[in-house]
Amino acid sequence: MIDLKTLRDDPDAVRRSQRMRGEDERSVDRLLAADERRRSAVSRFDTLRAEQKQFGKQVGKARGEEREALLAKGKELSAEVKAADAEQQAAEAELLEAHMAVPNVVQEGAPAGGEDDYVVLEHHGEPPTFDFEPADHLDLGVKLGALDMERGAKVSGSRFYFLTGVGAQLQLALLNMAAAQATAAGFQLMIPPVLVRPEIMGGTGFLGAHAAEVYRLAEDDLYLVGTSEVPLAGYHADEILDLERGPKRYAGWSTCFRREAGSYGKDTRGIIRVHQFDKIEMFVFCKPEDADAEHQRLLAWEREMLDKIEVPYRVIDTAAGDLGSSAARKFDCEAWVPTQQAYRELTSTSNCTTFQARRLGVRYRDEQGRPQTAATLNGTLATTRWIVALLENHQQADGSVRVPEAMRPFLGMDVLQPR
RNA sequence: GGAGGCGUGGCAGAGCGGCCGAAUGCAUCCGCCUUGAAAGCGGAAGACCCGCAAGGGUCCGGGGGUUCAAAUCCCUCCGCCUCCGCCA
Repeated sequence: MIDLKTLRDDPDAVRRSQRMRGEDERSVDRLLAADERRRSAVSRFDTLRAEQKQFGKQVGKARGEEREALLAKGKELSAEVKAADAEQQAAEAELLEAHMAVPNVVQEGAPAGGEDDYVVLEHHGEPPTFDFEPADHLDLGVKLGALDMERGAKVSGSRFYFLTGVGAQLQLALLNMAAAQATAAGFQLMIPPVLVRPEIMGGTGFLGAHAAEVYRLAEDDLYLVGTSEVPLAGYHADEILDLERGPKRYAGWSTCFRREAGSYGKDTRGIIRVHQFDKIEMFVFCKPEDADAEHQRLLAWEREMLDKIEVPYRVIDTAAGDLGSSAARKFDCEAWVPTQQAYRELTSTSNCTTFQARRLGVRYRDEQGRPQTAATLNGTLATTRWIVALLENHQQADGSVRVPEAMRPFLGMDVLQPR
């Protein structure tokens, strides 16, 4: 939810943001109107209720006939208060709905437009050249005995897979390397629940436009998380944090579940786009004024990880329309995938400013000791998908795959050999 | 799955349907005392909303109800605890 005070002060800034996202500006005016309506409903109720409270005290003292008369009048007042209360609640519900409909205000500097309007900030490393026909990650994975898609489909359906033997070891090595880096950088490692309540899923913004992406267990009214961002964001819900000693940084290790509705036919081969994968996600709570600098730090940590697996990548500044409702700015790192002759997303870091924290009730105390809404940020440190870039970029003519230097201590192998 | 109990401020813990935003203790903060500290003494201190302010209102797990009036009575949901059963 955006800050209503800044909305009142500068509604045009929010309208501008909506234009950059390619979204309806009228939802801004609806929100302003709903805010106005609620405020007048609140003061009407407050006035009436004050009257009723005063009146109630008189009834308590009165005796006999006087008391009877007062009781009758009290009934009338009671009805009025009840009506005002109902009006206030209706106004509040309307406000909430209008509030939820407005996405975060896009940060200054982010490119306007949709999915294809990103700006490439930087290229890092050169795409490898092969003196043989490079195999794709699935062929490589099968030959290495690392990956079994067929049995994944047999057991669970399309977009499911088994990581087998060295494949499982590879994923563990990757995630362990990420966990080690995060821990060394001062993050607290977390293994969170992957089933969450509706209010947590909603509070993190995943039940809006992305609702169709989320698995729901109807029987228990729980949701399977698509990223540990969800439980980590919810971790401090309704708390007032002490951020005096700096940001609270968490690294969540979890399995992630995504329905991939509406992506039929896209990336059907291999493990690029799957219903279930593992990920280490950085998640930060900090003061709003520190959020930009923290965002740059998260990006730097992501790049440090990418350097460790020695793949070429580029960094893009995601366009406003592709940010998702919670983010004000988002940077993706995309690794080169040789057989696709394309860059594919391996990491994504978002600055959600106070948008997500406001909904979740995560606050901190400022210098004056006043509670203020915190800022939240997130970023990827490693996922199952990284295996794609790793296998393809480091493959050799005989079908073996060179293990990047930094990963060797975690994997205990220098090269993966076909079976 | 069955039976029972509990849910109050940072924590602990009181609270006859009106005088309760709520006793008390601990912790916190500010004074005094002290060379400094501890102890002791005095004081301050919740969150949210409306309002320029003065001020007003809401909040005793969530929601609903009874009543002129609810932390206090009723219903319901959620959470926690204990016992029994069942099973990783």
